[in-house]
Amino acid sequence: MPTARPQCWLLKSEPDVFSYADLVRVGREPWNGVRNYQARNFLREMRAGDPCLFYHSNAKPAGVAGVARVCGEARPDDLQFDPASDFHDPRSTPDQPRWSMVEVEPVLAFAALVPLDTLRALPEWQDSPLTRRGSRLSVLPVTKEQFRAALRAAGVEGHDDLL
DNA sequence: GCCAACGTTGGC
DNA sequence: GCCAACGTTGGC
Repeated sequence: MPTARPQCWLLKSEPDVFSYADLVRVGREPWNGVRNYQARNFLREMRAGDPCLFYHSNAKPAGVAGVARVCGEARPDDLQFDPASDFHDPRSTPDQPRWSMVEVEPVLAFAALVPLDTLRALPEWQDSPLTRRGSRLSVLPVTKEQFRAALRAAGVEGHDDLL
């Protein structure tokens, strides 16, 4: 059965490295450097228009900073072929790329970060890799209910068009 | 800065 | 195929 569209996602980024404000500044960003198979498989399931919660990890506090959107389907992550890159993977060849990326663009900056603690307190977020202790998954699917609950916690109204 | 939890690597 | 060692993530 095909996945219902749009599928919602959550993307983690360390704001010291790349924040939601950075995404707004650049307008569009390749989500490259993902080197985890589970996360990669989720990237490959993404389709243009899928909404993403943009999550600041390794931050004080950690939390969701805004909403982004997937620009198009996954394609090979260029960095895997670049020997000078930290994300170089000598096992990858252009014929047999191992890693994928999508591009994302900003949609909506939250007026204030929705902290992880706030999400943890929401019933919709009780069962998620994000709130599960020890989970390090950096790209994960989010239910529509979780997405809506996050928007509500951010005080955002009238954005059902995203879903 | 600490450290628990996790994924990956590599020896056997 | 097992599993110990290691490196990384990410909350605190």
